[in-house]
Amino acid sequence: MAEGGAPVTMSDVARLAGVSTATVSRVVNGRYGVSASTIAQVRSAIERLGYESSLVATSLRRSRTNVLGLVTHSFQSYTAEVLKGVMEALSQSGFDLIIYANSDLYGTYSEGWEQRHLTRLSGTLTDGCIVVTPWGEVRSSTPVVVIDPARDSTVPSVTADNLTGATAVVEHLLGLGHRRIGFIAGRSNMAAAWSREEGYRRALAEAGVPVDPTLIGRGDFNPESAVPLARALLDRADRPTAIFAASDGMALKALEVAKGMGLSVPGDLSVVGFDNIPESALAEPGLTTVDQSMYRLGYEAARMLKSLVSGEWEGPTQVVLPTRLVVRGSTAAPKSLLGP
Amino acid sequence: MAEGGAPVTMSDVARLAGVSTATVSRVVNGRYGVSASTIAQVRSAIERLGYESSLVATSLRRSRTNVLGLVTHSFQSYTAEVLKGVMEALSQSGFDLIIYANSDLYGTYSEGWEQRHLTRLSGTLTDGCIVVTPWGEVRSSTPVVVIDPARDSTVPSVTADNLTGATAVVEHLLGLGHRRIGFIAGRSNMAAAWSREEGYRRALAEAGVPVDPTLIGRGDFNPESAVPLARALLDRADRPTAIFAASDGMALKALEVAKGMGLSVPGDLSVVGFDNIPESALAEPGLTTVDQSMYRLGYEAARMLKSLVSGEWEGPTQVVLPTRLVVRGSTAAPKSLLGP
DNA sequence: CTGAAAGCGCTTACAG
DNA sequence: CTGAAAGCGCTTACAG
Repeated sequence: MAEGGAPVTMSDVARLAGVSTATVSRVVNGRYGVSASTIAQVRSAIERLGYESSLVATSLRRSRTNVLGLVTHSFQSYTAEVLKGVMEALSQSGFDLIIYANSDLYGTYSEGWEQRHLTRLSGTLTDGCIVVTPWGEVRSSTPVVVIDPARDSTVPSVTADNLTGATAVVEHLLGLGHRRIGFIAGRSNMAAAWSREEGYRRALAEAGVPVDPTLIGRGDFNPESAVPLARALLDRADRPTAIFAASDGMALKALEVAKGMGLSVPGDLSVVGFDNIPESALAEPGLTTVDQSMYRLGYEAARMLKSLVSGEWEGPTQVVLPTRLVVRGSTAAPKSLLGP
Repeated sequence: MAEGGAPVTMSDVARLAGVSTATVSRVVNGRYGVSASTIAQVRSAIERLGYESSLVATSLRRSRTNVLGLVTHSFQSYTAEVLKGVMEALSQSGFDLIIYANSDLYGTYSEGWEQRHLTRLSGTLTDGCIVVTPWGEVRSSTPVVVIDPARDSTVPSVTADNLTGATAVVEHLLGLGHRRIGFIAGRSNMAAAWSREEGYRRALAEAGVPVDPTLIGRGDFNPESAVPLARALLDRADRPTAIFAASDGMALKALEVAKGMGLSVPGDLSVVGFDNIPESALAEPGLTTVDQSMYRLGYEAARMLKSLVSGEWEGPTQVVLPTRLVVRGSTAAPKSLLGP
């Protein structure tokens, strides 16, 4: 029962039913103009052979497939949350979803990857695609919605209000009394990374705290990239009293590094992330972060794509969703304030 | 830059380069026997037009695609964890992954769904497929590995040691002093559901505690299905002092129901789940459960499928992975034992 | 109501 | 070294 030789094709059905493939196709697709008795014959042949039309052949021939695509380069918690939102939005919509994940580049960033796969899918398989955190601008012959676009991207997109979120983080830290706040930046070609850094800078500037460029580390959103950066910041004699990382993944690594160096969090160091992935709540101490509801990013992106494909989208195609500061145990007033 | 009209095809490239599509195909696929100058011409045409071969057309023509498929009916935490494992196993393997999710049935169970989509993919798109928690037995013309197979399934599969896990749960509860333990079962056609119930029965039997059939509710793994069942169990005058649900999703709902009825957990009622999804650790109180490492299920399934497709798998094709009891705050000795 | 034929975008023998 | 032709599994005008 496991392996069944060659797949059953429409020709097999046609032969068994004694009709042409054109007729089988008509029956399969419920077209008018087939006699009741022929329908019955074809149906029984289909049943007998366990025939299902090939997704590939069908989509090559048809213009509309009712399949939407999602292209991603990795599959971490972030993507998982996004997907839940996407599926919820597509529920009962008549659109199925195909997710294409490139295993060769798993977890690493490779320029142009998303464009390549987007094109390979858009040709005929999908009616439209969602692209998650692409490296650069994307183009396609079918509608696309980008989640977390590149800087200066002009395609339809959904993104969180990163500027406000990052500002809130720094204000929170300033409010606790921190003045030397390290920052671990994300991949700079992403709009999200830029906005988070900009929020950091603006909040400091508005509080009259000068920005110390040596307190800024250049990460790339890959958690591992934060390790040497955090270590460098914490090795300094004048180490910061707080570190704000542009993603939870990086913040969690910074937290690990701090612990490894014998620093207590939040006693010796406050740590803040961005994203609010599930792991943040589980960390010890819980990670203060900014919730950007990846679920909603996915939900809204899918909703927009659905309308775009159907040609009925109204309103702006660059959506910005609100963010929310989530204070947990990883932030507190710096020790120096508490006296010797 | 967003919408680019019709997709660029191989003919477009051929025309621009002044060669036949056969030659373009040779260049694209790095076949021998093309002159250096022709290669250069074709490459430049490809570059100029931004050509990418169509996944669909290529896979229709070729027998081997180097794409593996994964078919799932929903996209909850369970699936997300499985996927992380799958991607890790496929990393650097040369196989890409296509996930097919049917949005119309999202979250609900529909018989035969997985078979239909498995067949539609296997025709030509994928070299093999992983099917997650299918409703029944599956068959395919290409290799398949099932995660959490149906009862009596004979196809290659990966599943957790549900029997041992469930036994450990009940022994844990018995050890705390519980004697009236309610059980909320899963979808009975799944081997996992059957084993978990069997573990419940055996552990009770071995401890000499008679199984009370009225203490067993028939759920289907869908969290919502647990709500009326938990309510019924807790509404009784002789309500159980503990409830063991066959999945975390259902256990979490039971926990909610108990709280809603004014019962304290674990004071008035102990609750145990199965799976150890991330949400279990976040519940208040933390949910005692059985860890079945969905990540490893995915990892092992992908590893097996990879070998199966390459024709180099050795050893058994029905893999059972160990489980581990995780005790958290939702279980304690029943009040009655503590005296009035 | 039904079938023969063309064609979706590719790849692969087969000639030359 | 290169191209014309057949064909992967379907669908869709076009005839009849």
